Amino acid sequence: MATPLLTKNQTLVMDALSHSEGPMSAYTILDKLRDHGFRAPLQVYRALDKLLEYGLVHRLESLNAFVACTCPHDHEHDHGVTAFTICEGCGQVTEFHDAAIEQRLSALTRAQNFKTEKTTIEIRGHCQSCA
Amino acid sequence: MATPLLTKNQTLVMDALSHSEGPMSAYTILDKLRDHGFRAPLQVYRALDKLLEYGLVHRLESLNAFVACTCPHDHEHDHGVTAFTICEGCGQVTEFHDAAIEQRLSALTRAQNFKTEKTTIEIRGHCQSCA
DNA sequence: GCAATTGATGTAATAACATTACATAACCAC
DNA sequence: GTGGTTATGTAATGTTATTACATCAATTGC
Ligand SMILES: [Zn+2]
Ligand SMILES: [Zn+2]
Ligand SMILES: [Zn+2]
Ligand SMILES: [Zn+2]
Repeated sequence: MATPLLTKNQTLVMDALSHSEGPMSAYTILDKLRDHGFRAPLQVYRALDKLLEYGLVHRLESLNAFVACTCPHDHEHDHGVTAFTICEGCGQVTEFHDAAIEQRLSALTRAQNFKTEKTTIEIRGHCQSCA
Repeated sequence: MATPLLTKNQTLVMDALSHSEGPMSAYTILDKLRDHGFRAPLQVYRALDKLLEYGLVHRLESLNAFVACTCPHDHEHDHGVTAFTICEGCGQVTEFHDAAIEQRLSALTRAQNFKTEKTTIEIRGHCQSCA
């Protein structure tokens, strides 16, 4: 599916995430958007749901936070497995993709007849600068 | 480090998790242990912190829940990378370990000079029975 | 045009998950 | 037994996410 045009709220949330240095929680996004008329968490969560669905945003499960996708591609096709390094020092998040990991996980899940719907890979630690 | 003897509260939480079919949230554990004198979330979170430290329990980030470790070994050495399949249908969680995944992730993080402290791999989907 | 449907939005209330702060008790070393 | 450390009890608060219900806008079918 091609990404549809974003609504006003979706655009506001997307812009907030795109211009952010690092990941933001839903409530942090809410605070950033109060000047633009946001009043309640649900406005953020609803926009995030769509942006996640379109593949424009990723959720970091270990942080309860969200980041804009940094893939070069146009989001018209599936991401496959997305992985992240997350620096505990500076908060920097780096998204990466690796076919070898994907194939290996696929082989392992196939072996237990498990049907994968979503894969989370998050690596917490320290980046080069913060080591 | 050898696993020290567990305190009363740690034992209660460990037993609750061990005897559970699937993962439990901290508040679910609290409810199960009210008859044994538990009154507040902190009693659960403190016990969980230690059990996580000892490697007897794992936290599932994508569920905000906890499971007893199912590794055969005696927990006297490091787990390495732990991965989970999580069935959305029946809640079944399967823990597994794979050297190939571990080595590949290690190579990828080394390439970005990232120092890994904790790796989360969680695969959501449907098990054979629930497919 | 106008009813019916669908998707998006606004608002309030509540639920679910986790931590801070402070006091007390148990344990161990000396 | 004094002092240091770890474990515990309790209350309050902070953070994250959802439910429920009303309203509004765009689209469709007639
Ligand atoms: Zn991406
Ligand atoms: Zn850093
Ligand atoms: Zn384990
Ligand atoms: Zn299942």
